[in-house]
Amino acid sequence: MREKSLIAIDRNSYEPVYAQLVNILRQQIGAGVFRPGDQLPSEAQLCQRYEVSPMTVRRAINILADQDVVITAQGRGTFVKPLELASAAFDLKELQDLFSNADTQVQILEARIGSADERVARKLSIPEGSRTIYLRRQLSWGPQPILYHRAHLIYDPSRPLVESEMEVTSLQGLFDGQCQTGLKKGELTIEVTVLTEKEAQFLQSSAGTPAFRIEHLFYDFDDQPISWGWFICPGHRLQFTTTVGIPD
Amino acid sequence: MREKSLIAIDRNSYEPVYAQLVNILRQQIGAGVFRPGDQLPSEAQLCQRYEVSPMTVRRAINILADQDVVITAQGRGTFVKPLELASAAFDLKELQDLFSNADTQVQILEARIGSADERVARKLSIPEGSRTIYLRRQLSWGPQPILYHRAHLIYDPSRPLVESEMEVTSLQGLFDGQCQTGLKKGELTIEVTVLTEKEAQFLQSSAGTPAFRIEHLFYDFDDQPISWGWFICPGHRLQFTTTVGIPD
DNA sequence: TAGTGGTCTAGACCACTTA
DNA sequence: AAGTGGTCTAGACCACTAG
Repeated sequence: MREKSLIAIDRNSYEPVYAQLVNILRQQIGAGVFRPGDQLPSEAQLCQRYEVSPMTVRRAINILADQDVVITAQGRGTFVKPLELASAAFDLKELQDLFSNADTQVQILEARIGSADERVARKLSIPEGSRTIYLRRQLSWGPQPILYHRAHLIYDPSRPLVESEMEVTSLQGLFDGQCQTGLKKGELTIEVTVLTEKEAQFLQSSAGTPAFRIEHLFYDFDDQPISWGWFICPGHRLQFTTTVGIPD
Repeated sequence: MREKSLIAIDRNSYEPVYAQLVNILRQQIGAGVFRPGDQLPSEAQLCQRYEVSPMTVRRAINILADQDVVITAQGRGTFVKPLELASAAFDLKELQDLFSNADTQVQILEARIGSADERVARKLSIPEGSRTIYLRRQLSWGPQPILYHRAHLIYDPSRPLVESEMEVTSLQGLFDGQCQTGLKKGELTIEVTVLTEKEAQFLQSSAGTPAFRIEHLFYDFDDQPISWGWFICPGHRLQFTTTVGIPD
């Protein structure tokens, strides 16, 4: 009996069987053997053809489904998913790369205790006039400032988090998750804006320059807002890229 | 023998066992029972405590690991992952919502055959002077234009894709994956810019307004670039949001 | 050496779709 | 009724880490 394909699972490979199967199917879809909308062989057929157990086939297909490469429909089959622009996702790894660069340094421009105005009080769910810490930081690449950060933190001496947030290094820790442990979740928004006069001054740029504005609101494990602020980064220093569909 | 927790798996629930276990562990992590950096009970312990098989525990933990909630280390254990800003990802669902809205309509402003200049030829990997289709479209919400799209397509009568790309509806199909089937992958970039005079005119806005610029380059299944273009959207009409850490 | 996660099996039973 | 994917079992063996 002839196999349809010469490709087979290498039982001696360091690459797990399920991963090999993911790659085989991915490659076939990428090569156009299976086109968007086409039905993949059933799990039982894949078990036979590649001589693996149902659970292993299952695992491979689940991974492809997670990656939006295929879509499964109970009782009908597994189908190749067409490229979907809306599923494109941009992450902040590009920003993290700035921090891991040896030439970048974080600098605190201002750190003072103040009281919450109406806007800050609303964002942090605290009474107006409560004590807060106002923080301004700047991230530079050599002599060139590239990121400007402002944040309002709840001032509560009983919470050690505040101290650690003020550490110069904590800004990096926020990105790579190395330092802090007191944050439960954060809500992020990315917007476009143009630099104000003041922002332009700090970033050694000119007012009216287009820039990303990344707003953040962090919560602790009691679901209390604890830190509200935003990053400003001129657009010509930053862009986010991603791929959608079947990458090589 | 006393159980540490009263929470148990409901075998009669419509919710699968592995999903229940994901939620239980998620909830405990969110409530601070396990803090970032803490080690989770071992898989064997979880099997005992919740009376499920190893594979089911495994599945639940894999899901949490996929979601960046925990991190597993062979030979050491499973640990709660601290919040990591860099893992935040913004998707284009907000844009898709524009299309699914009944009040939005797509309008072709221009569609003509031209020849590729140096820049277009380079992007599409074709000889300078090759025939291309230049397309300008506009997406409006009622009387209000909100998105301006320009694209250069390779003109090749033997490829039916071109026709379908010109369909008014295909712009929506691009986002939700309903229409097209000939695209293998797309490379996307998101940048900030300010509206030019001409763009401002089409978008009934003023020059200098900050805007998102989403550039796209699509490839067919022969890995040939097939379409290069970009969307312009004034910033005050669009923002991208996401959550990082343990959402509620 | 003991404990951990990582992989894999060879089925079972169920829910769903289509004819 | 036949075929599909969805869930789950009760182990097995392996690779890795730590004391």
